[in-house]
Amino acid sequence: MTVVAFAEKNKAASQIASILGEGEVERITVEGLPAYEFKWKGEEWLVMGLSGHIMNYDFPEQYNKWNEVNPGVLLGVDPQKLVTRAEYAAAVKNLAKRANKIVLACDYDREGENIGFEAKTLAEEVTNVPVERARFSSLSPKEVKKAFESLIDPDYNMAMAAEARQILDLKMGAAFTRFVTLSVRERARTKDILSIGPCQTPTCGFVYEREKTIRAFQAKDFWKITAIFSAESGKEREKEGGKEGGKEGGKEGEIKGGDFEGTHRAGNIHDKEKAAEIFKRLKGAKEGLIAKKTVKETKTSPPNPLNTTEFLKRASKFLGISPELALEVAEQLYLAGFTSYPRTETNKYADDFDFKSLVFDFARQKEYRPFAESILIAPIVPKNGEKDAHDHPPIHPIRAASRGEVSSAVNIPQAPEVYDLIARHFLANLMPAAVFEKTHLHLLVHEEPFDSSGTVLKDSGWLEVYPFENKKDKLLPFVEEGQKVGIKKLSNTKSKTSPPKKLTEAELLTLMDKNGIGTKATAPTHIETNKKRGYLETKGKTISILDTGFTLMDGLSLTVPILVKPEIRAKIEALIQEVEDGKKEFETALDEGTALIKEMYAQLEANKKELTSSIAGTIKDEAALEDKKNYIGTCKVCGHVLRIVQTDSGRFVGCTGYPDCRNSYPLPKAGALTVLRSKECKKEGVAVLKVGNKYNWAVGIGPCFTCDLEKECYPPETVGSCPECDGNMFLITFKDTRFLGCTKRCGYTHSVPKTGKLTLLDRTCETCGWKLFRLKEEDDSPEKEFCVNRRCPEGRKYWKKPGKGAETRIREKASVRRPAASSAAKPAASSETSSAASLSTSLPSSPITEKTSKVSAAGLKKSK
DNA sequence: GCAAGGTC
Repeated sequence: MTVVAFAEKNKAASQIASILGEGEVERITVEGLPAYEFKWKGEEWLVMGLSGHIMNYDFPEQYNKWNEVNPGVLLGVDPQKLVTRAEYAAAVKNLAKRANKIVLACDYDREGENIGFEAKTLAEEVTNVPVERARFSSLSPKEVKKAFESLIDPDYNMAMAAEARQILDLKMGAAFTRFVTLSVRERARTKDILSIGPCQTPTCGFVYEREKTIRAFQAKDFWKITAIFSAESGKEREKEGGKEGGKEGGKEGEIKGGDFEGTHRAGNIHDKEKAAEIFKRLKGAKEGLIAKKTVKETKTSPPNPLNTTEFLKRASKFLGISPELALEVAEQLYLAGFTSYPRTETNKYADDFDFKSLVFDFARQKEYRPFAESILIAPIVPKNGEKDAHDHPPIHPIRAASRGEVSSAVNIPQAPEVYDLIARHFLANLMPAAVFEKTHLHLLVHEEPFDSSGTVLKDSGWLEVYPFENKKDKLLPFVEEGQKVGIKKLSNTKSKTSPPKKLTEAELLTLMDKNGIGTKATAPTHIETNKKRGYLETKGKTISILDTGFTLMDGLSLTVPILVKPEIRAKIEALIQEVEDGKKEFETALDEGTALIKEMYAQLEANKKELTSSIAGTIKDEAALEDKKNYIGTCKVCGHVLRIVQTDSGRFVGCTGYPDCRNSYPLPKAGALTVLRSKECKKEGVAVLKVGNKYNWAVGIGPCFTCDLEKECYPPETVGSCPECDGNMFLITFKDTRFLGCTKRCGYTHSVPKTGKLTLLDRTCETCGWKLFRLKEEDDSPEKEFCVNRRCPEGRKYWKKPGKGAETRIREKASVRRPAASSAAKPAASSETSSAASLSTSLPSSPITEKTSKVSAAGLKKSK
């Protein structure tokens, strides 16, 4: 007689084998996978571990062409269950052929039952031997032996409940995801998938709801009346000072016990007049009376043992580690033998848990020794929670280890701190409660009631080993009932109510857990899915919703509100629970579930336009925002994004809200465009662009040099006053020439050296008052500093001075461009050309290049 | 290419 058993995973299989085989186990290989052979109660046993689910549902091939199948059609199609891990399927069949009996020995939960049925289905393709079930809730020898001694029938209903979930999740996810994705793509170009699912969507919904309340929040003013009391007797204080507004009255050195703060019992007063009235009554008060003093001792118990959710929350809250990473680290710590299995719902230690030897182990580890020793001096009583899901023990350390040991064994930087959290949490579970003494004082000031309270930690208990919770003491000085205390300061402070805070990952996990979204192991995945889709993002410990996520949730909550709320999951869960309980046929549940999904789908379809246009708008906006090169700004008409649009016929500034919004602005036809982020147009231009290297263009206005405000937007660094009008001369630099122009555009221009690095100096010419220039040629000739003003005797010296420098270079440059003119070239700048005309008439295709180059060419000719 | 659930 040969019995073949299938466990959920290899680790469990080897554990079962070593328990039942009592050490006499042979590890064999079946289709390349490990299995275990041993004798038990006179029978041959073969145990193999699966790898969780080895099959998965999918739609038949012909339905997987997104563009050929209407997504709604999927709701009427039965998905097929296919093998996803072929090697496991082969091994199952291989072993089944040798079996006289098959035992399903997967985890004791719905998915475990279903995984067992996957093996059963495959086995039944090759054999018809009986299939039984071994049910154990932990891998302890006691439990495992008991389970294999008392085999029961596999639970068909339980397995089919999981089956129904799989089918309904897939139908809904696939149909909705394809529908939204494809509809949005009709309106916006995107490769992104906009997914929707019964877990991911409500998860995003929690963040959305919080964001909505934050956005809707309106701050309100409130007033708070506080007093700073001094435990010194009021009578003894010097009479001066100590009135409202609070000068320091008492003699600091003599005060016994010190100061403490009290708050008027009215708390946050929203009525300004009322606050002022109370404050008026307090006027002149110099002392308060301790009318009543109560002292209470309170105990704070250690936290419950860690189950997965609690662990993930604490890793996020205390260590700032994301749930996804925390689970990964815990998995690795588990595989390296430092901690127990990280996926558990149980927060209660088993009755026979061996605390003593584990704590002894910790007593040998320096960092934990004092805590372990304090635990060992008394009988160990663990703090326990109420959840016993019969799956795995709470997450706890398997052995004591130092940080160094952990970090050398597990190659994740966060591993030591995660281990430390688990170890400390475990020790905290075994330590006494922390004891606080809470004092409350009731004071009277001019008959007005004030409260003050403080806490003193009397016995730190478990807090000793648990530095993550920071319980700060607020100490009160020692006072007695009937005693009078001085008043150092009275204030009536105005504050504003603050908006709710963004959700933290820990809070989100709590919400998911409470609402039954996901399982212990999948909650981090759902958060991750939302991040991957661009719906959510985390910054440190807080989680916020991105525009795409917000618009999608907004659209969904208007069309299919239930989808954004946890109810959707709850409805499906209720259905499949009925299947598990045998109250509903599998087929009936499927039909009802599908009907529910169809109804939602119809609502989605009916509101397709409303739903998708806003999402498409957001997607376009985000893409436009990302495209920094073309991003212009926000459309004043509709609030969407303005960006440079390039078409076959030309280019312009357009709105992503098109066609609903037709706001647009023309652009010059030629020249490379650069959006200048740091400059703004003072004449209502939407943004300022640099065209080529030549001139600026204000979107909505036109070229800046035709604008009378240019000198205001781009106040040019002026050289000196214009000799023709009351304007100022400033340097105008084009790609191939430069000269001085007048800010008043009177038409007067003045030449400057055409080559070399020209710098305007702060120093001025003593004769004419123009600023001096410094010229650094590209060759090795020395720098020159000079006045450029031809109408100044100083300046004329420069222009008259013959030499190489600028002139030579002009010649060289000219020879490239105009060989004929090169031989006799004189400085191009020798004439006072009037080039203002070229500035104002060259639009919009920017023939400026041509005109200005003509200017220099003309200069060369003229000088010939 | 879609979901959620196992596990690695």
